[in-house]
Amino acid sequence: MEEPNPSSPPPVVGGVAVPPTRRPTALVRDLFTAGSLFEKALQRELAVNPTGLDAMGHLVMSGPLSPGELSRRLDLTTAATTAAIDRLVDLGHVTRTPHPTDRRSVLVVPTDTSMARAMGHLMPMIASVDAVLDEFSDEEQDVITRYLERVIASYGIPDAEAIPSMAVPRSTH
Amino acid sequence: MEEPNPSSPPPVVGGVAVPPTRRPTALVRDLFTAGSLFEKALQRELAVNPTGLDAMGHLVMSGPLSPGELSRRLDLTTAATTAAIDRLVDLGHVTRTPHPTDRRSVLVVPTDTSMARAMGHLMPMIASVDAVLDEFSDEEQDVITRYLERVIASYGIPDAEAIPSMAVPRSTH
DNA sequence: GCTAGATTTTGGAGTATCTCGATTATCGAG
DNA sequence: CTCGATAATCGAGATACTCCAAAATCTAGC
Repeated sequence: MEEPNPSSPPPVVGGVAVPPTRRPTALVRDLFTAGSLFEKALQRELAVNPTGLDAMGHLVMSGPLSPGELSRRLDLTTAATTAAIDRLVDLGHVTRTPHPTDRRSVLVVPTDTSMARAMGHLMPMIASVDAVLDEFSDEEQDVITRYLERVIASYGIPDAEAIPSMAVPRSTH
Repeated sequence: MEEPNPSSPPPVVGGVAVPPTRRPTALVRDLFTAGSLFEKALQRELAVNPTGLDAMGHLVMSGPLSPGELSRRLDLTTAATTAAIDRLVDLGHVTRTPHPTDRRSVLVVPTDTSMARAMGHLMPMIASVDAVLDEFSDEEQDVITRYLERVIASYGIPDAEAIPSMAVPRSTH
């Protein structure tokens, strides 16, 4: 409707030929995109910015945390974390309570109503992803598991898993 | 090392019981996390913020774009887009050239050196994800494809695909 | 039991990036 | 050729970050 792009994108980028990839590889990217969009929608839903959603994710996963620990997990300065917590408090998503044993510190604890609200959006989505597995046999599920494990490993990122984007507490068994 | 968390996270969040999920479902989340970390690393590599990386992704996928089209794709105001382009120009990632037919407009075109630099990081990673498929038979690859398609669909997000996070131009066939 | 250094949170100043509103140049239809 | 629509940019204000410093409390060592 506007741009002068020749209808098909170039097969060569920056002087580098782009190798063809197979469909599952493309789908992995699409999956990532879909996840990003879902996350954005959740941010709007909770009226928080990416930092706020990230913080809520850690609190949901790990329970009450001190601002210091939160700043480490969010990779923010403690000053910025203070500000982020202030915003969450104003929204009613968390409260500050005194640390039981260290009077210098504080515990940031998510409120029940905000937790329930977040879960109300997360659970249907998680359940629907999990339900997809019902369409596959046990053997097929093994294939899927192996594939996902290998792809994650191929990212070569040590200790993915550390950064939840509003994860559900893993039923660690 | 610090927090008063009882060693295992609660199975109930915000008064809502968390249903157990199967391993592939957890892996889908881990995959998302790994992708997010990779993206962050790429941002550092190119010295850009999330907006800058997103913009580069669109330019790589679609070729030169006008600031207006870019602002629509990034979901930013045109003013913010102007600033973002300024930053990319300063970094040498793009240049502004006059639009061939509309003298009001401009084309933002990625530089070869920055494209090559980005590709130098993207391609190995894409290739390694694609290479994982070699470990699976054709039938198994079909299973993987079906699974990924179904999971993406279950996100219920119309037109994922629109938002590239530094995608490679799809060899549209 | 006290003191000195470390740790925890918060506040203030400065910077980066966004929105909103206005400005200028150009396009395209009548 | 004029006028409403469209394109990019600029300036002012808001938001969210960094860095640095301050105040309270903890903890080790004497």
